[in-house]
Amino acid sequence: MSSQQTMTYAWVVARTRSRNACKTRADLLSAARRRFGTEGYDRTTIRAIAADVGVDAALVLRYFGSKQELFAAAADLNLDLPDLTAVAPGRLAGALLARFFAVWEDDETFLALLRASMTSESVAETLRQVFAAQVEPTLSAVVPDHPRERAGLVGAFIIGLATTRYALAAPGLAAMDRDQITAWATPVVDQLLTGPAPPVPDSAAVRQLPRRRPERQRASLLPSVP
Amino acid sequence: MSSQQTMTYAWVVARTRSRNACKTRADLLSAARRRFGTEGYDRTTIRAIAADVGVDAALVLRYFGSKQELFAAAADLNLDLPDLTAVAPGRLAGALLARFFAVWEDDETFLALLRASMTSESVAETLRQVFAAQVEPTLSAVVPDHPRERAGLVGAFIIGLATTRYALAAPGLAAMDRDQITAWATPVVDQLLTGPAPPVPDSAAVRQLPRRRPERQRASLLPSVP
DNA sequence: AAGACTAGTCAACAACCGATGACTTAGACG
DNA sequence: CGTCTAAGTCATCGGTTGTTGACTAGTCTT
Repeated sequence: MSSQQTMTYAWVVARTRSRNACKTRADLLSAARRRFGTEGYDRTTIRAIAADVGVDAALVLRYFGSKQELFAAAADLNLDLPDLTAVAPGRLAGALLARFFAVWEDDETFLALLRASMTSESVAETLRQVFAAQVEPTLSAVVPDHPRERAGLVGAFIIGLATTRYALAAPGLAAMDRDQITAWATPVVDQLLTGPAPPVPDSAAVRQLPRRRPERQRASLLPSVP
Repeated sequence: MSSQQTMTYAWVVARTRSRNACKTRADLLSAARRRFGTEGYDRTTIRAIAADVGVDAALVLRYFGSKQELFAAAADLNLDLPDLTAVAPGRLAGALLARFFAVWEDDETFLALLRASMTSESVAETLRQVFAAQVEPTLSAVVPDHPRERAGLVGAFIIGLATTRYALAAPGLAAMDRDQITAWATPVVDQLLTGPAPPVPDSAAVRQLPRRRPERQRASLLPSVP
């Protein structure tokens, strides 16, 4: 793969700033974020991260203890959302989206967390805590009612944008630039934050009437030729 | 893990419907969907799938050739979206959301595809083709303008709902039921589908004037392919 | 009932990965 | 210059996984 590049890089660096533990540690964290962000948790190997920086794999474990601890150190996410109570009501969505674009594109911390959360329950829990500790309070402060529902929907939309654009690289979203996406997403976020709540019963009162039919048995009993 | 349970299951079944290749194959596909959908591609092992059904791991490879081919067979997704041109304009979002909820909850095909697409470029390509072949045409047929943008945004919202509710199990979305989520999501989808397009320049014509800051040379990787 | 076909099993290989502990060497200090 | 500490390396282990080929045993046909 890129063994030659890695070797050269390691050689140059080795002569340039050899034996600098602090820098090496920071480089390892950066390389780990890049690997975890692009390949996910399982496909990322300690050996690959070490090779990116040009050190031995054993050193990585010596610094961070284990792969999980390395990931926890690399995926420590701080959204640093603005205080929306100090923002003009008409610019709520714009401020939010601008901050999220920065989080997404500054480094690969968010992407690493997002990718890993799809296959690891513990990482998913980490992401849920990020949401509960940073997103929910920020949004609840500027919302007229139903804070849990509104925050959840806005969070889903934000996660959807990130997933579709950065992880999935779907052509629709990947082809648009920041300003276009912001323009389209702003009214959506505005509506979810401050628009009227939908006329829906919160309990199971009306959930009885138009129940759908069996929805066709998708048991897939017809395999193709073996 | 559940070796005893599995053994018992295999024993009972072995006496009940032994040597039924068609049924065994279907069971393997079902177990594969469940495993891939809950644990992702990498954490799912051939041995675990085989143990779920109660057969030897070698048989799985004998039927499907390789792990990748097994996944391809298990994650063959057909959204079966309704023809929206035959739906009353006021019920577009409702019809769409109802169908997507069915896709999400009927079986784990979609979840398997979604989880695996986060860490596999080839699976991501598969999901992009599903979108391009099934979602985009369906939405473009009922949209007044900007079909690519509107379809992309609706797709992002849909993916966000699925990710947040089923893969991430975020408390906000997981606590709401189908009808509540549908009620909140309907105006959003309606607005994205048929609402007014935002006043934004489509090309690089006006993108010059209010140029932001130097953008922090963190070139990053937007749509990259490893 | 005998053979043939095929569903299913068994054992093992080769590769890879995370982790461990002993070893080596660079560089600061006296 | 010698030494000591920390940075970094090396060899290796134990475990897992995908994959393979040879083998066993039901079931159907004639």
